[in-house]
Amino acid sequence: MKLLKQWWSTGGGLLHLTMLLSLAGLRVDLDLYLLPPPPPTLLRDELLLLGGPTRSAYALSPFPASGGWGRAGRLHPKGREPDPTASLEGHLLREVRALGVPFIPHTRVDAWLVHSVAAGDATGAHGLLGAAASSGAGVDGGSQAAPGGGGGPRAGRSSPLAAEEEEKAPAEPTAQVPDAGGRASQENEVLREKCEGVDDRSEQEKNEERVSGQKEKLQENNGDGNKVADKSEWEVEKTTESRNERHLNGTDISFSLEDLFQLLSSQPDYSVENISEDFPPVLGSISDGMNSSTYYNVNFTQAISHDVNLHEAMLLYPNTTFRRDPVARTSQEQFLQWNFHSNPERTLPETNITGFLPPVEHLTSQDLLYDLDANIFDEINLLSFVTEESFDPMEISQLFEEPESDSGLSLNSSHHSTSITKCNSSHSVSDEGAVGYSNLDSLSHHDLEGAVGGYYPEPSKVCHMDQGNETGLHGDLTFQHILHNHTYHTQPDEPEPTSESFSWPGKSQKVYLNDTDKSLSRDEQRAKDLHIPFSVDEIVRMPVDSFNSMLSRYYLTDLQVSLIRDIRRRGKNKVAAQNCRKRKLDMILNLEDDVCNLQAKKETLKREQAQCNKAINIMKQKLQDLCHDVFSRLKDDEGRPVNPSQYALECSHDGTFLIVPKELVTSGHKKEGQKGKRKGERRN
DNA sequence: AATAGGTGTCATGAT
DNA sequence: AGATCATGACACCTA
Repeated sequence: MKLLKQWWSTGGGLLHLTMLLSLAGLRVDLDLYLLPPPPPTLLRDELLLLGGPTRSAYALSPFPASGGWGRAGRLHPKGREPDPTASLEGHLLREVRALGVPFIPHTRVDAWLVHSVAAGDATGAHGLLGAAASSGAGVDGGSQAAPGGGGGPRAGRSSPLAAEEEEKAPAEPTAQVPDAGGRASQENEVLREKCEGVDDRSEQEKNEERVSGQKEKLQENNGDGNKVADKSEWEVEKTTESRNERHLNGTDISFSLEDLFQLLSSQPDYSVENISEDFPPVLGSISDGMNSSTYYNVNFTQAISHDVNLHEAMLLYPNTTFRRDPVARTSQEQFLQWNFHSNPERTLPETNITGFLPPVEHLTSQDLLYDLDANIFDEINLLSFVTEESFDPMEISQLFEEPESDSGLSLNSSHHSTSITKCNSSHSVSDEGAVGYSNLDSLSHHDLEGAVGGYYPEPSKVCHMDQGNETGLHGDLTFQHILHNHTYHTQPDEPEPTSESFSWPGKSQKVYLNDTDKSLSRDEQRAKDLHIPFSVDEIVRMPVDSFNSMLSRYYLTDLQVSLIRDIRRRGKNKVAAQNCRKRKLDMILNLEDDVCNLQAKKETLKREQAQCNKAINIMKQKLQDLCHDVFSRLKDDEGRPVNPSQYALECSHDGTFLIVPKELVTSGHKKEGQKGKRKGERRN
């Protein structure tokens, strides 16, 4: 993904990228990657058209028609036995064609197979490589036979022959080869046959012949399984070179999911755990092999692994939005609706297929941060299934069967994916009630940690953006869509309100537009009526970047956008008003406390003042007594007692006492010194 | 019925 | 420029 992003941003050349990715054994929808970045609102739709519905969309779409979230449960409809002839690609092609939307879903398959190759070992991943090459020749042979307009959308290169082949593909006998590691060689042979052979036979005949050939060669390989490991690297290189040659020669290579499922079904002990365990060393050999055959020093593994998610990541966003004009829906919208109304049971194959992604170790924390958007979160989320769920090829094949429906729209939505159940249960995602931020806090974070087994960089609080989380905003709502509980869509039968029918209650408070749910606030009720795919709490607390991104990504009507903005404004103002009142109360309380404190201080000061006055009075009284005593003992020059009424005692600065006539005492301090001198003389 | 307190909302200015 | 915050004012609800 990084590689592609860089390529994208730098406007990398078509040929360059073509060569690079083809060397990596990856057939890429170049016209998808090299198209100018589509507008956000169209991105999902365009990608849907370009790459078809993705498993992620199935897995995580909360679209109500399929029962919303929590689609846990059986992997296939009750009572239905798996149809080994069913294939995802063929099924998708059928459905898409029924909708008139061209569709070639092979990019993901390629990537998947490359991963399987990378994980190849005695457990049978070699066979996947062979299958990849084999089916790729088949599919793309058709594409080459009927090329679309150059540079156009991938849909233009859709191959009817390939689709026919997918539909008519016979059932692959399951699981006769405990160790099918040697199938790569035979698959490559089939590939060569397909590439070189004249395509003058019916697709049915070719498939039968291929299957029979595979059987024979698989039986042959049973005898010398020990040679498998020795041959693996060579085969990988050989296949890679073969691909390179073909690609450079203009022969595109792709393959079908059907082959994969057939091969998977033939290996009962083929599990994700085996893949994960055996991945790193073989991966290294693959990379080495690829690097040895080219001077493009690129981390193919990473590029490929991210490539897988480019489609599904873009399609992750829960399409819970609506048609602006139900009558004037475009084919894209129809496709979109089909996609999200599809059977939720397809979530498991998505999950498990994603399990073929390289282990998380190949994603550094930096990478995760770099791509910490919904795409990665989805991948992370799905990766959790890899580590938790064992891979059952039969389940995969079962998941794609749809014996009773051609459109895929009639499947029972109550059947849920076990993987999703596990995921959701671990995240406490409830099926009822809007998930507020409190929930998101817990489950988003929890989910991420659990999903990546600790490789996910610790996000700051995801939802309390106002607490500075937004670094983690990637945490941002971008991955909220994975975990959203879009309660508003739990009632798909509810009539969609029109701008005419929707009445605004004015300023009335707590006016419930719908008597059916008194617990909803006005905005919640409005949001529900307008099918806003977010909870009010989410809308309000969502950081502005995520909010704007959401508005651009979702296909929202003007009325919905207006309502969402009003909800956000009112919600924030409500919080602000609450805070303001709280602050005001706090201020009042603080002021009251201040008043109490000041009053107490005043009383204290009053008491101190009274004590001081009392002390002063005591001192005055003592002074008077002292004066009286002194004067009673003093006599003038004539021996007469000094009249205390005419004289007064004064204490000088040096501590001496002076007998001063009272008229002099009142004369002022300016003459004090002179008085003192005279009194001193008098004393002397 | 009147009233006080609580709450949501709007308008407006500040950041 | 737009988003957000703070706050006064108003209306409504409830006890």
